[in-house]
Amino acid sequence: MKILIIEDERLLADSIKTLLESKGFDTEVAYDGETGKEYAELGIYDLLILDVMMPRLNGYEVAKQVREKHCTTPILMLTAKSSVEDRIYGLNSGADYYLTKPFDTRELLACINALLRRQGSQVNELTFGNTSLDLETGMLICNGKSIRLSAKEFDVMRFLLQSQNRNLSKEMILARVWGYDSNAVENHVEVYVGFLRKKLQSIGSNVVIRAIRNLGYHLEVTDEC
Amino acid sequence: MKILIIEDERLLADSIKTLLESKGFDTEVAYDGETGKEYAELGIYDLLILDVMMPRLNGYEVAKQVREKHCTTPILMLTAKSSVEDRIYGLNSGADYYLTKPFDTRELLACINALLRRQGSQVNELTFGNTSLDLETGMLICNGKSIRLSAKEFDVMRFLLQSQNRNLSKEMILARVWGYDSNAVENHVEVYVGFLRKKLQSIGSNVVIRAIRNLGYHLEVTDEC
DNA sequence: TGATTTTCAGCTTTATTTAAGCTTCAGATA
DNA sequence: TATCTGAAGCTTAAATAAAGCTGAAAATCA
Repeated sequence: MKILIIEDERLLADSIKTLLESKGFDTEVAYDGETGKEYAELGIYDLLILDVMMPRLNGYEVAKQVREKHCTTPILMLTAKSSVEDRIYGLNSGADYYLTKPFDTRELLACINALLRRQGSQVNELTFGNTSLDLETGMLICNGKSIRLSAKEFDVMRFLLQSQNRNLSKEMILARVWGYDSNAVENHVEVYVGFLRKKLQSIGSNVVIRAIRNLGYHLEVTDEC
Repeated sequence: MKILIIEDERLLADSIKTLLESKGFDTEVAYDGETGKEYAELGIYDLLILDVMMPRLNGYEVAKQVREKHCTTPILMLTAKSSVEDRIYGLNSGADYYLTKPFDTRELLACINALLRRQGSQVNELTFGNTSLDLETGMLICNGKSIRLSAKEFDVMRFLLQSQNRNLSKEMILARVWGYDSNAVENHVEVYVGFLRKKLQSIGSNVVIRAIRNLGYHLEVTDEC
């Protein structure tokens, strides 16, 4: 996570930088608005922390100009100006959050996390070997290649992935996917394992579904042939 | 833009609703946390306005539970609790902005706009592939050619465009376009998707509405004939 | 009235179930 | 050690069920 701090008070700027670096963020500082604007417009940051009162170009102007360049990096505006008018003006200039100085370190971190959370469009997926299952779309993915699973295939695959390399008996899979009171039989599981094996192979996965006689199935990574 | 207000003080809730509707937002209200949480989890809103102190389930819990369900709707937390600890707790529960009561109407609107800007609202046109929907006129446009959409067609198309290539279940589309309490059935969605497909084709769009069995619909750009 | 929305029945496509025959494996037998 | 045998697992194709699509008519709105 790359954060740009635009702040002319060197002491404050550097202490924020130290704080953020201690939390594992990759941080850069610009000590005036003009320079900050130029860095920001590179569009390479995940977050801008922007002071309002600065020489050469104030924070409101930086925010406006950055947004005009269609740069959508989240902006946390940080300032001593605390009137309602200032807050409204800041938000309307393109800021995403307005925090007034002096601020509590923990609050700053909470804001940053709230803003970054939005970016990291949490992809929801289960992974094993070189292959993963996207829980949103039901796609099975392996280096760029992907294939869609049907509802039942998806349920079986998810159960296997959730269990990683632990073994699942056919009874367990039946109970989980078809319901313990369904009248599905073990051959259903065998058929679906067959479907999944074909699909895994078709996308070049190194994951195999291994059958252990009388015990059931589990996933394994194969480096073979 | 569909906004859900979760607030137990009826007077306040209703006055926010009136304010937002005067600005052209489509607004719904839940008067307690439990109900609010259920509505919010439908995932059909563009923004949640959430009070903290409520009977049955407080705002922090609502935010947490909604986020646990992988619902990423922006949350504006609105409350009389103004200590730093409360703000931090709110943000860490999953809120995106923390505004303390009493608040200035203009500040509320500025926050809402800041949060919606992220969702890609400020615009008066939504685009996907070579096609765009003019939100002012309800016209669907593709290289010069254009065609008018009816109200329901427009609502469905806008929801799809806002979600870009994420998938929307028929239930979500029903709840968003017809309302969660309407007695519309899934075939309504199928019929309207049919209408939209015909109109997309008639203007030579490269956008298709793909159905994924059991998961719903999403947009895709097609390169072929 | 004309446009929009709802309803509905039948059609198409895709997923799931069923069933029969095949292969593999491990222990038994010679 | 070789081979036999029955159970477990695999494969395939056909039958069935479910989801999605469509066109036309009916109802509603403006």
